[in-house]
Amino acid sequence: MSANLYVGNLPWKATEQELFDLFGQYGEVTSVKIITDRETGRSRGFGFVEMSSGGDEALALDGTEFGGRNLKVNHARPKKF
DNA sequence: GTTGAGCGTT
Repeated sequence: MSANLYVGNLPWKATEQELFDLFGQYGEVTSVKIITDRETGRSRGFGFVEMSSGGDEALALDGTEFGGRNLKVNHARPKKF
């Protein structure tokens, strides 16, 4: 069982371990992926968090302040059809 | 050394 979460509105200073600790409070985080520009290597300001449990609980992080910005948490769109 | 709505590199 797993839940893929989309997290946006991230500050440029935010890292994967920051999200891992944040989402880790709501459930078991299996993977954290912050999307960075593959061409420039800079942070795009959004990422994805995969959780094996507490995924729905982590949705409470949506609208919460993180790093000075309001966090956006939602179900990730299907990567594969 | 920059930017700010969004849905990822396998």
